[in-house]
Amino acid sequence: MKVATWNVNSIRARKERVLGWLERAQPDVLCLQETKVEDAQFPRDEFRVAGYEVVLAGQKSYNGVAIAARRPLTDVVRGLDDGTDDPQARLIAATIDGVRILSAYVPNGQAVGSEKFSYKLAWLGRMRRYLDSRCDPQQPLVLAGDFNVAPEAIDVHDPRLWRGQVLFTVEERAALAQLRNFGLVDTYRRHHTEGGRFSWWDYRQLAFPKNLGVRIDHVFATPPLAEQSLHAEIDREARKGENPSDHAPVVAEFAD
DNA sequence: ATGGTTGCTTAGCAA
Repeated sequence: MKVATWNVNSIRARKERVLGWLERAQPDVLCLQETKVEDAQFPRDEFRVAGYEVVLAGQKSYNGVAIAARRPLTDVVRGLDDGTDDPQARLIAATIDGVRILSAYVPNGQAVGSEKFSYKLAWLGRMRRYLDSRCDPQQPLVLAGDFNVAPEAIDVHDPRLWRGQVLFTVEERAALAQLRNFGLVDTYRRHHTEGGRFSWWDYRQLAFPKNLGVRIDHVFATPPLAEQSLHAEIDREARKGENPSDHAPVVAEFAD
């Protein structure tokens, strides 16, 4: 099973590019983030023609997550569903071929010390409790998405510059580590030890051609599935050319 | 130096 995650920064702005990428990359599952559209406006039919069914948790203008898959999606659960009154569409889960798949869009956090930053840290805690209460680390599960956290110094282009900045603070990395303590393996790191491999580059200041990026999009898997991972890659090519998302897709393949 | 780019929605916010 080939599982991909991609923050597309609006599915309507990125539709042709995403469909073209599906055609070339042929993943079995694509977790999408920042679709920025209500479910009724999602281009569901075009995905179907391309061979993918979709399940959606969208909202107007902001956020929005989805899972596209070539095989049936069952047991769909939307949101963290933890009793808080939270309208932000940031999580969707479904089971595909016996694997629980979660597509997550972790809050950006905006600025250290801001309300949005507190919300981000709290959201990561809520995500951990979600896993504890609904999921089993001994079962095959993928948690993929835009986590808006670079785990290590080698995951930012300049650790000195990024020190204390949003996406790389000690607090955010600790919250992500706590989430991963549920029992999640970083499939990309399982296959790559080198630094300087990024999944997001700012649109501004020629950040992409200069490779001034950060690795914040991840495909995490529980140990029984991670042991089956054959390779994991960041598709840097998909960030090139006209009208790209500011994120590149991350892909992991697991033995069946 | 607080810049710069993109998307949604239409001037200002979010990323």
